[in-house]
Amino acid sequence: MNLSPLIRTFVLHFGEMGSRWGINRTVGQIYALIYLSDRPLNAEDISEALGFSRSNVSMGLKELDSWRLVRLKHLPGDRRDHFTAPEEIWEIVRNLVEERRKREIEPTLTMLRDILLETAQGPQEEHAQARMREMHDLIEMLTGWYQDMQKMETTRLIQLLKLGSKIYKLYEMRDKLKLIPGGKAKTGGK
Amino acid sequence: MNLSPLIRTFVLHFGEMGSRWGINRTVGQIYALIYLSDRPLNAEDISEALGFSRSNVSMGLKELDSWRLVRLKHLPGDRRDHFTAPEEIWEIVRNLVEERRKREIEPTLTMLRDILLETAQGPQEEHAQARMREMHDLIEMLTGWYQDMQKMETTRLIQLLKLGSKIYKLYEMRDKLKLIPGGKAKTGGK
DNA sequence: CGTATATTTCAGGAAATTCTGAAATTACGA
DNA sequence: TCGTAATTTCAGAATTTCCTGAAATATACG
Repeated sequence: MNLSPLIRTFVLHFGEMGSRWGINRTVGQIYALIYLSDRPLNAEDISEALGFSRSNVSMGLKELDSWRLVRLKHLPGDRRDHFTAPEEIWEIVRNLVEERRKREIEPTLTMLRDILLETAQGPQEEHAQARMREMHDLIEMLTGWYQDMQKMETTRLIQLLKLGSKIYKLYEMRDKLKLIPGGKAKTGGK
Repeated sequence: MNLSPLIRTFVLHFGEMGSRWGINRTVGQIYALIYLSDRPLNAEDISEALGFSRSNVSMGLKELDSWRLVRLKHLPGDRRDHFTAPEEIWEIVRNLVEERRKREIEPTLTMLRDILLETAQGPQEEHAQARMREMHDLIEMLTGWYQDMQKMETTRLIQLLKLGSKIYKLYEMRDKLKLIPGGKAKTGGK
């Protein structure tokens, strides 16, 4: 791996982290390299820089593409595929979270809903179902919130994030003021 | 695996999901079983219910304990260790996120900070460093927000989540009203 | 078309991880 | 302190995942 120490450290760390998040080391490293690069990279570049076989890089890129983490680009006068990561880091976050939601959260919700339709046989199953309902409702609340946030402009999102829990002070005002421009905010049940 | 179909489905799904999140299948299943159970389980119960070796269960429980996902309990007149999952699902979420932060996010921030102290050699490294700074700042913003939320009472947290992006309407009022009970909310750069 | 170049597929080997059973250790009560 | 039951450790087997090179396929250009 013939990279400057700075870049190498990041790439290796990212590979390590990837494997803790269910992404394999190679794919993590490929992504890290593309993310840092100041120009689009082709498979040959990557294969050479990281010392992986050309076919491994190909599979890795395919996976990254399926996660919408890289973007295919064609340079004029060069017929090889070149890859970049989105410029805007928030776009990366949004894509990543969205893909995970689709692949992991949604199937889980479906499974939970299906089970909750069944009739419990005895007290054991009743308890189990109650626990599953808790989990279902929690996930639904979190994804509902997330999807609401996903709709917002990035700049607004950032403002809210920076405000943090101070937002709660504003929320407390609501009852005192009894007026919200644009409509009433529901606080009751889901 | 001698479990009712309801429970079995959940346990298997959870094992599968676990492995996509860097937790191994066995550990995921053990956790799922404990989570659903209406009574504390000992290692023997688990080993029998899931068909894993006793030692495998022991290792799994140890890992779950290190994640603070299970709680050791002693039943009177029984010297075996019994395990439960926290009653309150929000406690589970909080523990899990907190552990991941400590194990994965903090080391990443440290690595990024270290690299950002180095002096870039040439334009390639400059670009790479700029990218790393973006990532560093993003992660810091998100964890800052998260830690702020972590401090809040669960009931308040839920209220905020349910409000979703409607909170933004309240935020917009701020400027119009020019008063926030309890202090001024900072909006400027971090 | 034909050719050269780029990409993908995939079977099988390599590597990493998970799991087990036996042995060691620990914990507790008598 | 001893005996028993529970738990943990750990070397190696089993399994899974990953990676490679060779072959097949695709693509652009003349």
